[in-house]
Amino acid sequence: MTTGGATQTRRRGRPRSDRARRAILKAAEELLLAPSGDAVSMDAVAARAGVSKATIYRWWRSKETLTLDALYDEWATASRPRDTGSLRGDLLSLLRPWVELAGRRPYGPVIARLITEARTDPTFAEEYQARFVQPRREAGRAIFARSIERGELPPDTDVEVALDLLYGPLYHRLLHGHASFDDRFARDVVDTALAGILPRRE
Amino acid sequence: MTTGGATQTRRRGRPRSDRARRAILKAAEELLLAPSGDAVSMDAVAARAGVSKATIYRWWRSKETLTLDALYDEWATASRPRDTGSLRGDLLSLLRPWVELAGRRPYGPVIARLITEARTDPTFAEEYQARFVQPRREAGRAIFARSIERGELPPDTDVEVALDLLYGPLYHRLLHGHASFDDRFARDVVDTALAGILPRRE
Amino acid sequence: MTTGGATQTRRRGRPRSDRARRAILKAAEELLLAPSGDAVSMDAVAARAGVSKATIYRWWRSKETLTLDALYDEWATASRPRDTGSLRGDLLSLLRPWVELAGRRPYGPVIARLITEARTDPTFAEEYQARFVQPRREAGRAIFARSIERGELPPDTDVEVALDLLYGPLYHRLLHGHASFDDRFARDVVDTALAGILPRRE
Amino acid sequence: MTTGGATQTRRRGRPRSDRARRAILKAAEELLLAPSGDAVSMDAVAARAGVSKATIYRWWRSKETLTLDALYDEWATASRPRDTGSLRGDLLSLLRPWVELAGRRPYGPVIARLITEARTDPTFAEEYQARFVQPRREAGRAIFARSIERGELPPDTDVEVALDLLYGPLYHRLLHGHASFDDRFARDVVDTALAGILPRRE
DNA sequence: CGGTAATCGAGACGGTACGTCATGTCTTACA
DNA sequence: TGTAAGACATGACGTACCGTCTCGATTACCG
Repeated sequence: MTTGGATQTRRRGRPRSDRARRAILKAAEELLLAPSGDAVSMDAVAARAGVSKATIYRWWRSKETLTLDALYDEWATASRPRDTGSLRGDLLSLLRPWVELAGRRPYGPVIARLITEARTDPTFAEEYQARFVQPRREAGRAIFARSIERGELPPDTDVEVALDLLYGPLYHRLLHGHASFDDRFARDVVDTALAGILPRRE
Repeated sequence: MTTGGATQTRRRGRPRSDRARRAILKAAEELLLAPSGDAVSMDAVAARAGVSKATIYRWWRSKETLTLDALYDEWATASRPRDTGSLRGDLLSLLRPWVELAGRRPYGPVIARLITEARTDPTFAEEYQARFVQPRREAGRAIFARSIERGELPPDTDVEVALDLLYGPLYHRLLHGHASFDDRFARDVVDTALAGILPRRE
Repeated sequence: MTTGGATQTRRRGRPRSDRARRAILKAAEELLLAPSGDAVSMDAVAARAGVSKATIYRWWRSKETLTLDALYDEWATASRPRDTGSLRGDLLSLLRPWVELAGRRPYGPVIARLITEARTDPTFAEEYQARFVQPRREAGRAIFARSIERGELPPDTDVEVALDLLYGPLYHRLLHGHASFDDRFARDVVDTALAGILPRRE
Repeated sequence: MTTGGATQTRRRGRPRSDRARRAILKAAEELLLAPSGDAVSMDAVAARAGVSKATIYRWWRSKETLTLDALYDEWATASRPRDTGSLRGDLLSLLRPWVELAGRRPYGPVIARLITEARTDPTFAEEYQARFVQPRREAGRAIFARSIERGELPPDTDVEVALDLLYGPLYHRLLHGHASFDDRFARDVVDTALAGILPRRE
């Protein structure tokens, strides 16, 4: 992991400056989401953080890895989904906070950049998946598993397709920006995906 | 328009070299989809096309605009959807050729790059939408309109959400590459979106 | 010669447009001596003359050749030296009009450019010499020859050195611009150089 | 100053690579005086020096400024004039080494290029004057001052004109190349000019 | 308390691509 | 055939980032 976690055995030498680490992440995040929208440059991040480029590259392999961390700082706070007892409730508790978070600021371009890089560099792709995609997808899988256990869904439900039917539309609007990306849309997606577009025959 | 359309009244000077235009588009397309995946460089396109950079910049404002045209050359051939008489049939005839085309080569990274640029440069966003997104979306709208006319769907159906429920999952896999992007998935998406994830009560 | 002289035998086809020729020379001359001082570009000359670049290149091999002609248009008017009966008078009648002409406008940079080109391209060097240097030098030689014939100067006078002693200082100030380039300087040069060239009376 | 002088107080960051600096100057000088005579290109200098273009532009504002330094590297070695006790001796000790140096290689076109640039860009003109013109001219002024002090020359001698009478012919041949530029010519110029400058014995 | 070692700031470096510009050639349609 | 329009290949320009590097200065620990 880039950011480093527990300080395993206490290393020799000067310890890492946490002030620098935080300044870098803050600067990166501010530049990423700047209204101007122009791409972040490492020189700019270094300058704004009052830090040397070498320090950044000591802890982050690339601009994209830094972007990942800068974003993750905020996104990790997305609330964990609750067990509401129903599939619909669980999914709403999974997706609505995520949509609220993703819509709060212009994340679209940033995510697009991350995806671009992920499709170019397989190593980065792994990090991206591990941090941004799989955790939420795994949470979704757990929800569907509970629903199947409850007998709400048949055991042969194709969960992967179901997840794409939920996350796909959300990412679609987040990235393309062709229509509103809000709580209402999140609810519409959940409801329509669960019930289907065609009306039920009574 | 960059590609130029009908030759209105025959201009005065030396006419545009169609040989150069085709060579540029071909070179761009080949480099875009090169297995190496490294980004296209304008110098590389110029060199491969046996053309000067100035000539490229005379006709395309930016690398992304060129990318758009290069891709469009292939994608414009995607077959028009047929009127099959049923919503499901129409949608399948809309989406399956598109999936077949998009999956034939590694378009994911390319599309990701276009989206990134679109979210950065509003002028480019318009071109991208007009060429790649709206035409297919419009075709989808026509399909839903026919279906409503036939009484298959209620008139208050939210078509925009429905379209996102169809295109969203497809783009999701195309861009993220987390699962297979194929004809089977296209059919699953259509069927599940139309019928819903939850089982019908009989 | 580039400009062409008498139309020998009446050529076939459309005759050369004299209007275009004059417009080109005028445009070139105006741009060359523009206060901005930025270099002339052939596109700019063509645009200002309302002429196509091809037309320029049909009649002038290069930008420098055109510059030569554009300048020559003005400089050819420099009055012929008169036979005043004395070496000093002859030289003053040779150099003072030339200095007056060369100082009237910012010719320094232009001449510098011509010299640069002449030292690079031997073909151009010949044209430059033939048009700008040798005629005046030849006039100088004639003056010295008359002076020797009159017995004013000994027959073994090194005329080439003498000419450089006269033209050298003038070109020096014209090109370097480190001190005033005016009629007074011309007279000073003639008087001082002459004092050294003329034999001492014993 | 671009070349840098004494290392004042030891700067913070990575120190300038002297290896790169020398390689750049050497490459520039080699290309400037290449027999081919084709103009130097910054790309060529960078390639030959094994250096990036950015590094060149970090230290030199323009191609001409670099040329100045590259040339100066060699020309700064021109011997200081000695006090020989006579005006003639002093001037010969000033001019002959300069002529020897300037004639050793094809400097004509290079100097012409510098002059052209100096007459276009006033900022560069100052640098050019300060480095190439004024030092030698100042040395000349000192020589004349000593001569006046000795009573060899009258106090109202126009030193500036005298200097132009000496340097003018030399530059004239150096730039125009119309006649031999050698030690003999230097002596001829000094002798002829001096005869005009020195007062007549009555 | 002095040595060892990893960190930090500053910033220069080689490299790659950018998008622009000027040169001189060329290919049309029109005169 | 000459000309206006203007596209073309060539190649240099100067700039912007990238990620690496080399300094001197700092800050811990460990002996």
